[in-house]
Amino acid sequence: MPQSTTVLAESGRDRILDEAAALFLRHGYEGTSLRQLADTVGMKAGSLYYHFASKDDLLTEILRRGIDVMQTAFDEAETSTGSARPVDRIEAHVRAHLSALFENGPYTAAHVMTFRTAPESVREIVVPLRDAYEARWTEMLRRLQADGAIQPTVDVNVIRLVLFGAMNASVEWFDTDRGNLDRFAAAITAQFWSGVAS
Amino acid sequence: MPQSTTVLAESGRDRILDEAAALFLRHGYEGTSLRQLADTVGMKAGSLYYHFASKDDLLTEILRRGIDVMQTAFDEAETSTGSARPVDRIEAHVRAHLSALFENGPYTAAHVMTFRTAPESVREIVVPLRDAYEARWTEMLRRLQADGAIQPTVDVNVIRLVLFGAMNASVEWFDTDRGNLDRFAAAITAQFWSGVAS
DNA sequence: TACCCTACCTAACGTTCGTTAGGTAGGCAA
DNA sequence: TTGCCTACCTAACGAACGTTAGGTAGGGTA
Repeated sequence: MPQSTTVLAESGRDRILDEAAALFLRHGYEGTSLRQLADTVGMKAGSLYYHFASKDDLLTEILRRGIDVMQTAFDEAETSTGSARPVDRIEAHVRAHLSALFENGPYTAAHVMTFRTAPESVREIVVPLRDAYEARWTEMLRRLQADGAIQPTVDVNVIRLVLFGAMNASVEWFDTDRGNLDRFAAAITAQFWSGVAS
Repeated sequence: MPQSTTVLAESGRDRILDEAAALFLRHGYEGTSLRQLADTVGMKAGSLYYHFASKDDLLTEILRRGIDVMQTAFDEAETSTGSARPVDRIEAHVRAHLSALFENGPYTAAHVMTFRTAPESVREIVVPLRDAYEARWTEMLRRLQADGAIQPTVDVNVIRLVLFGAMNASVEWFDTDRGNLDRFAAAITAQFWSGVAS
């Protein structure tokens, strides 16, 4: 059994990815140096190259994992609320996206915050994966609109992007130690579905 | 009259700030080098120090201008719709914030996109200015809630942050060449005020 | 016991970074 | 005409950057 390689918590490659995602989230990709990352995980900068071919490669894997986490969360919300009321389906998916952002490691949060300024060569690789995730949301909303649950006049792509913007930006201010994610998901969904007017 | 100093468009300090804000927006603060900026404005990197004490100083001024633009936009919306219907007041302020983001230079867009990863010493200077702007929104929404126009159950700070997230994130995807800002402001306001449900 | 592979290390490479010191052309004022 | 001020320039500094080559300890396998 592997005893010395994984004594406490994780080590090696996954540990590096975890800390890197957290650092990229806080200081940005270009604002984080490999020596800073190496210090955090307790090794030397050159040693990182045993696990990754380049800094861009490291970022690519983080962005990829961020999408994987979102997709998995979407899967679970889909299977558990496939035939629920429209507003409940939305809430489940909102809750799932927030779970990806806050409850499943720093990958999704790092993704939504660093993707925009990532090097073009990295973005090229990740864009199709992002598109696939966004397409699932668009398709869900499109069907709800076709079924008459969503107003026929609204642009499904616009309301999705507005909703995404609201959820993703919460990484900047929502504190899981002070707020409750279930209640937050309910609040966001209520605002999305019914608005704030009395 | 100053002829040779401002022949075509702007030059000097304002030109530098304009181009820097645009570069920071695209590649991030740490992702933009002073040589890259100097190339863009047609001078040498060292010459930038005639106008700015440091790169951080340049960023500080850009973030400051970003808030100034927002405040000015808020002022105009306030004086022109002080006694209008609640939903129209909101729409005017949404339109004003979008105007700050898209129609008054790159400062506000650069602000909302680079503030999070800015050096701590820079953030410290800018935070009070941000707070002042956000307080005006909070106060406006709080009054609308006190007047019964907004549901008494919602948290005014949460709906403000959700709305801000949605508006600010649009910098990432909204294209002023393809979309109309008036219509976009109306759509965002309708979604905020009444929701998307049929 | 001998060997090998994993997971690092040391030490350095060349490049780029923000920044600075000192120089200079050209317009303006006296 | 002289002198000054503005707005740059050239050239370089030391530090930090991503990256690489070669070495090594230590557990696992034969």
